[in-house]
Amino acid sequence: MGIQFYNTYNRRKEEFKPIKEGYVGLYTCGPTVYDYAHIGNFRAYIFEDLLRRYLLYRGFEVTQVMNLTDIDDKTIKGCNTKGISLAEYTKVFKDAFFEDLDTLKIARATHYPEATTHIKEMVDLVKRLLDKGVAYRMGDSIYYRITEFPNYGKLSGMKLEDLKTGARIDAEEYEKETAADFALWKGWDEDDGDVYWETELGKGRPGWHIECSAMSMKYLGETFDIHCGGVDNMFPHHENEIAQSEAATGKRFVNYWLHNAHLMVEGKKMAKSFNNFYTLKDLIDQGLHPMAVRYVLIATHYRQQLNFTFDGVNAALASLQRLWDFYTNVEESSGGDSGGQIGSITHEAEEKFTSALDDDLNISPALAAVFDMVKAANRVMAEVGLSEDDKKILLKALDGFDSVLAFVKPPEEAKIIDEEVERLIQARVDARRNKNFEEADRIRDQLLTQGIILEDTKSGTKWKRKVE
RNA sequence: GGCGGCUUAGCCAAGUGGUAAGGCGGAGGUCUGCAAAACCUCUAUUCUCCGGUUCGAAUCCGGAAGCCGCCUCCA
Repeated sequence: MGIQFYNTYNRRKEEFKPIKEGYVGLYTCGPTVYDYAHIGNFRAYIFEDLLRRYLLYRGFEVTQVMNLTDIDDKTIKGCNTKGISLAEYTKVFKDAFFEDLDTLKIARATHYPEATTHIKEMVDLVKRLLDKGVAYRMGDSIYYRITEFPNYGKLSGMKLEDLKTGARIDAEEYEKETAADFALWKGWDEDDGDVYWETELGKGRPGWHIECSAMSMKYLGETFDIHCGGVDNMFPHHENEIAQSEAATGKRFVNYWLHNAHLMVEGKKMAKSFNNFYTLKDLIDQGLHPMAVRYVLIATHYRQQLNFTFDGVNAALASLQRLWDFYTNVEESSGGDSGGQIGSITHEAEEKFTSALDDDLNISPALAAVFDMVKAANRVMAEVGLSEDDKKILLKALDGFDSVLAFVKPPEEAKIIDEEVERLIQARVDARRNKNFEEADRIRDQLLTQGIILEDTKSGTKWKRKVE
């Protein structure tokens, strides 16, 4: 059996069949750049990173598109409050976003289209909807008439009649034919200040939903394979994307909809008022290791609500340390021969890893497969050692897992060491040779305070950088 | 009010009808000058609770409690 995904659209797991064999078109809802992204946002991006990396691991070619929403109520309000241009205002958060992606080792998407540079595509799409009669003009704005779309509500399981209660009523609602109709184009008003475009549709700016339809179709075609986002985007955002896209093209918009659950922090909903609202930078500044954050965010299945705790991050770091120690121990091992054991151990791990992730990215059994391999191979190393072939096989398997998880290999900075530290290590080796253990222990303690951990092994003294 | 999800060991987390993966933490042991790493042994007679179906249920059905989410621009 091939890969299966839980498709929100049909509320069940389905075998994944790409439109074009061996190729996947993937659209992932990106950030609104009005503020620094928080760890809840990054849970979504890490899930999407896992998805993309796994598809590559399974041999697919992937085009991933992630939008940058740089025009909406919040960005307009932000730049006008600060009295700077929209571009100046959003640049700060765009730059920070990409820095954060690097920190978490989230691989770059193929395209990061910005809404402000795709106004023409959006205008064209709105015109198509006007031509088809599913959009209507009201004042200077243009709305989508949802009663024209028979499947409206299919994705989110909402019924049109149920949408009335609980909905906030905005002044503009009164202008619309139906309260649930949504804006495709918003006519300029004074609060927008200098933020507007003069287009065939008039002076104003695009509505929020239209950017994802216009930009996904531009880069991926009118029908594409996978669209991801957080559960909160199911309604109304993705519902509206489907309605406007399918009404315009007459074709199915997306084949597989994947939605990730939210996270909580220390058992509570993350909110500024609970004082548990964190950006990635907040956590790194508190000394949390980025890879431990990545581990925590990836280790809970994406459709399961995740409880982010500081204890969890510490536990994750200990798990990572085990993986990293294993990786270097394999690299440095020598002079043995498993007699083929390593081959079957890695083979079994790879099989389990793949069958787990094939099943809707079931991460827990996949991680268990990696740790089972570590344990089994450690045992072989302790008992009979590894041959050069064994090492190659193991390192190849680890690199394969790392291409998906990105935290299996030790961080590069762990390899850098300065001359003074090198001198101290040598001094300690000499002290031990002379049985001067007091001096040896003193040097070891001193290095530990500098974050260097020493291990005396059969093949000599090894060091590693302490992570915390 | 409408709709949906979750509840498994000290913590995190798999398991969706056949008798509880994995990680962290903890205890003991081997190795070591002592450590570290690694290895070995142990760490849930039981899956929020109450009923039911079944030869058999963490898994299916009904009910209760608790937590969480969506219901117009929040991943």
